[in-house]
Amino acid sequence: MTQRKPRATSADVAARAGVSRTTVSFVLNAKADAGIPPGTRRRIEEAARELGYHPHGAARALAGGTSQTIGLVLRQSAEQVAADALLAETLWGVASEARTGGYRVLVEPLSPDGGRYSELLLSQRVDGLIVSGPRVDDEELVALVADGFPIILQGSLPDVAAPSVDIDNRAAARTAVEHLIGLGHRRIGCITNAPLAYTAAADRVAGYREALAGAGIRLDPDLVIEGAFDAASGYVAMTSLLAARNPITAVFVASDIVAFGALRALREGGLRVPTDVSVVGFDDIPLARHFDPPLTTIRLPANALGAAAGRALVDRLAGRPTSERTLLPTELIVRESTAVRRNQTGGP
Amino acid sequence: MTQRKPRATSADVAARAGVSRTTVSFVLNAKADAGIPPGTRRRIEEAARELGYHPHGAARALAGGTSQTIGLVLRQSAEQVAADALLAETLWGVASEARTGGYRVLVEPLSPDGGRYSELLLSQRVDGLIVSGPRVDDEELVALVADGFPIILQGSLPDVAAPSVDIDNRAAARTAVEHLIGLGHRRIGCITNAPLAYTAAADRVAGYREALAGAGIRLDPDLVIEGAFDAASGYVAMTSLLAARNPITAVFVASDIVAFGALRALREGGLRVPTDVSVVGFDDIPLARHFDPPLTTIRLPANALGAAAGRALVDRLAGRPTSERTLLPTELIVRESTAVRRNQTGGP
DNA sequence: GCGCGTTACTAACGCGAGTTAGTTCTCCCA
DNA sequence: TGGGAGAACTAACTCGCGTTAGTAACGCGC
Repeated sequence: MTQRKPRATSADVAARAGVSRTTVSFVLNAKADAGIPPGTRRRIEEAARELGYHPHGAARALAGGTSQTIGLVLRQSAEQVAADALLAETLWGVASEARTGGYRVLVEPLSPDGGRYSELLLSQRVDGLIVSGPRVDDEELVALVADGFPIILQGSLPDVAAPSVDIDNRAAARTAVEHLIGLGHRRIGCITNAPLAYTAAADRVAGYREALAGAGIRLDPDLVIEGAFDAASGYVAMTSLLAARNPITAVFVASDIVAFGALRALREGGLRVPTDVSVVGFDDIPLARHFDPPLTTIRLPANALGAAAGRALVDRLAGRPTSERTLLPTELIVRESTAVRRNQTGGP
Repeated sequence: MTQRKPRATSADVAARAGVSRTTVSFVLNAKADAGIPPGTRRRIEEAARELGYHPHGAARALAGGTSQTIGLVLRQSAEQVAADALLAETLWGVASEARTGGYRVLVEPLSPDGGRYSELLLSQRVDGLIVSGPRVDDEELVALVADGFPIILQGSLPDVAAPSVDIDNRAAARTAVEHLIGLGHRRIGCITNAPLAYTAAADRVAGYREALAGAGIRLDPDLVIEGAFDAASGYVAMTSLLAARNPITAVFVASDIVAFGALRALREGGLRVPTDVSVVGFDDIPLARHFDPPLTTIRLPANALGAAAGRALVDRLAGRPTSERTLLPTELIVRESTAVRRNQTGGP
């Protein structure tokens, strides 16, 4: 194993430049008020370069009282992570925004049941936290927020006094369903993206309901079926929807991945999309445009969501004002999985 | 904003327990050799609990000379990340393995061109690095490895003296193509997962070639087309394959996502899978089993890959021996996109 | 009652920076 | 000739913890 040469410290730089450590610190941290003449400044900078000096992160954190690191807590289960096609993109958004603010990102993946993350904050390893996919029963989170730690929620959680970044799930779902209604559909099913304990899932169903109500369509509870993250659940849900006495002419599936399974069920049931049944998804995963047929869906700005959360936390840490609730815009992407309703053979 | 109460330090714990800081340190770090009687031990533990004491991470890192943090450098571009369905899973594997070793994970996403990451190591913010998706022209990486820093490569890179964790792309590709050959196919196309500058892409093509050679099939260079991460590239590639004078009866597509686009091109070309053309993918993304038809593919153990890299780094940091090159097994998953070759109408 | 070995601790240094409160020059003006 | 004002620094403290070297008290054999 190669032997590494010992790191240079600021004392080494000081010695080489013929000044004191304090002066080195002033120069390298660009303290303007201390009048350092250009000559000295240059000597120090040169010495630092020659020695390959890099300030020791831990020492800095200790002296400065800030780790310049933010934590990203992923509260999803392992299966959800595997299924979540946009998670990496969100991470990217967080990280790039953090970097421009001078922060690094520590990722802490956690199964919903397992493990504490308050340790990160309590041990000062991170200055603040972004919690993605928070659950309502998270007492640890509630306690941390109550203690005044800088925390941003990525996703919605009523009754927790932390700023959150999210999309307006309800409005987005309503838009999706209104699109179907506008095409003449009246009998519209709904397959959720997740169990209704997840606020995002509940909100999307609420949006579905609102759209129906707005159009004067009576809600048939039998047409709302729970999906659970993956395509298999969509397949099952759609199969059961198709078994209903009074067939649907359209479905709103609150997740592209789940919709993918639903599409398969339709195909196997001999139904064509969109000729027989229109389908709207949610998320606009990269593959959605390549589905058969290309999926009409709601675009979820994953990268922007991460970036917004990152920015909010950085702002908060800098003492800048932060809005309590940021809702990012979504967009209906109309592709080829939705069409005007045809006259049904056995319709009412 | 809520005011946080000041953190308790080990001195506070010592004062409350009526002992010195040293004793506190001994007790909380479970130094066995220092004979601390159970009574004192209990008193200290109690004091720590009452005060809500958590050791300061930076102070520990400074005193101990180790940050107990590893860095995960993602060398993929933003588009690749969006397309990489397995990245989150890999991250999960790294993180969970790191945690069992007492480490945390700092993620540093980097576009191929942008930004340095050596800073992480030089400033001692991390004890070691896992570099995912390394490129051959990465001088920064070469320099760090030469300096003897603990680095594990996730992916292959010849001529770099760092331990690596990968799958045997070549063997896996060969298995995939041999499966096609075993079904009677002789005219087999190949669509790569990425430009050939990526070693993984080149290796998969090499495996394709080997399989052909092994079966005495002459290689037709026109049948090898470059894909580029996404489904759109697969669509284009397949379209051009279909334009060939002598039609193929099977394709090996070195990425499920790319294969997805290829499937669409086949469908639009009026060809049925697998009746007219057999397709084998690569990666086994979660959606692959739900493709139409369910995709025969090579399973890439994403989580295990991350875990292996994490474990290798932790081992290396602990001074334990590390194998220079870890190749994880892949597996051919036969689904419904491949079938025995039919007699062609215009065949030779 | 002395020496020796445990047992049960503690004083004090070091990690590598940031930062406050000076100190030493030099120069200028009275 | 003295005094005051800047300019250009530096000594020394601090952050919170790990750790080495050392000490005080006690028991025990002779």
